Amino acid sequence: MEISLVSGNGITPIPNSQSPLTRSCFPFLPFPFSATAVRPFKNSKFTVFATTTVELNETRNWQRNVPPKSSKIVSLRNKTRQSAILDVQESSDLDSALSRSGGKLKAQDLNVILRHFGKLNRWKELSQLLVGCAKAKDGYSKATELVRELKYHGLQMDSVIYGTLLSVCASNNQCQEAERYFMEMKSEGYSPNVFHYSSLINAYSVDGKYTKADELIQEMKSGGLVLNKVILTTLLKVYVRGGLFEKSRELINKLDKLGYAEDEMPYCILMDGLVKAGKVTEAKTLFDEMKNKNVKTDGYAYSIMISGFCRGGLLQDAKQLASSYEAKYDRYDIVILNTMLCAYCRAGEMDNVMKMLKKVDESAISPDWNTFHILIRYFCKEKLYILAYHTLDDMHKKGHQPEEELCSSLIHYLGKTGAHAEAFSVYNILKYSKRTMCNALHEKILHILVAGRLLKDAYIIIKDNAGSISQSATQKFAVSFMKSGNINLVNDVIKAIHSSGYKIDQKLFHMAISRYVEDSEKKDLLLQLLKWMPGQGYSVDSSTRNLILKKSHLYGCQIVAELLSKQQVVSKTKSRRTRTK
DNA sequence: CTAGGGTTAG
Repeated sequence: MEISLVSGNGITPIPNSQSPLTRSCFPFLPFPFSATAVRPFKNSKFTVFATTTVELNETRNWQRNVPPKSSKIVSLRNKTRQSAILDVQESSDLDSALSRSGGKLKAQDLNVILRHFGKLNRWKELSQLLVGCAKAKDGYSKATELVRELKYHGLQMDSVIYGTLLSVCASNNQCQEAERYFMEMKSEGYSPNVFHYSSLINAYSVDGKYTKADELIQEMKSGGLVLNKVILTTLLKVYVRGGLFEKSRELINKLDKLGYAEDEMPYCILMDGLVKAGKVTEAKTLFDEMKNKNVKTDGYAYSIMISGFCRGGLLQDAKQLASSYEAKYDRYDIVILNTMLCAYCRAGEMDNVMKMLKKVDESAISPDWNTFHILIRYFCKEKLYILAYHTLDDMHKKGHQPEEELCSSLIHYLGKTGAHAEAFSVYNILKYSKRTMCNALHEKILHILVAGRLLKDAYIIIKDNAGSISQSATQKFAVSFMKSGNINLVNDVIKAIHSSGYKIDQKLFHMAISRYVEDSEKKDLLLQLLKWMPGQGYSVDSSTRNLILKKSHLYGCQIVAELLSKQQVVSKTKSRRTRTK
């Protein structure tokens, strides 16, 4: 199997290809992992991808250097407010930030801050979903805290602040809180407008609370408010989530009559609901109807149907629809591609998996986070662990952060199959992607490194993660290191495991000292160790002592005798202490 | 200055 490795800068020139600039999205791929027609990579026709890492970096730099909008016209006073906004937004201690800067803020600034926290939360939630970590303070609670502080500092809530707050609640699944603010707002004498209603209805959509949503609609009607496109579309979402498909259908007809259904969105909402409820046929009927009406579509409707077919095991239908999408739009969509790729992976159709990868290379799509994840999972399933590793490495170099769970299972398999260095590399990818790592993983990689005789790396793991490694794993590592680790590091290792709280036993000292006496050049290291021991309450036992005495002419009898007598004092004090206990 | 909207996979 031939594997082309990714070079350090993330750009991989293809050997022997027509143009030196061309490169594949999957530089590590192909070597024939399928017995079929896939030729080795260097002769492959895989063309390249438009976006190189360099270009990406340039884009990022460019984005960083974009000057702030209309900075010239920001007055001095506005600048004060701007910096006050930033101060509050970026503070970890809201209370002190508000005492500092709160006085300079106006009502609209508070809205800016609220929105900021709202968005922050969305982002954090998303990353949490990926990361699987639940520790981050969310924007919702920040927003709530802010409101509390504002009230404390004597600021009046207004209709717009309530509007923002309701939308933050709604987009953070805080339905009850949204209700509470809605009531509070009313009790303060503000009458809710269409914005407030739409946020609250949106909050109800999460759990499909259609009864409550209907009540709000009635309330709006009796209050003389117009049911606009946003309100009705949000209501549709409530019905769909609530499983009221008949009612949803009627609502779409109503939207259509009002001219609110000229794009695919409402159809997508219902189709998605139908597909998720297992009603693929009904969804397809709606899809066809939508197409017959010449409703504008950007491809979402296709995505929903294709994934629906895949989920229902109707791979042929999915494939057909995917090709008709491709034919109609003359392009390919990353979501559709991932969906099909995933379906082929699940079905174990390796040839089709390869075809999809070729498609990625031939079209202008970049593989995304999902593409990599799907592939890595699939390669793991097929026990192609090294290939999975190269895919993960490439994913990392392209700036995607792989999931911890995926990494840890890959580490496990790589370790099991003897790919110790690769396992360590995955561990490092995870470690340096700035996220929290499960503590058990340190011990896991330690075992793998010891098994692979990568003892120097193992030593670093011990040193960096003393707190999360068990005594038995430390023992196993220490024995291995004393046996065959770098002799110049033996004392360092002993000190490191000692300061991690591990009690070093005679067996280890014996092993270490045996190695020193075998090599007369390591005399200084031996003396250093003997000097260190009594200060930590350690002493050598008689057999080790004899070992040293046999060679003491090499070290200078005087020094050795002195050191050993100091140790005897330690050992006597210790045994006396033990006896009195 | 405040509102809604879809797809992968987990």
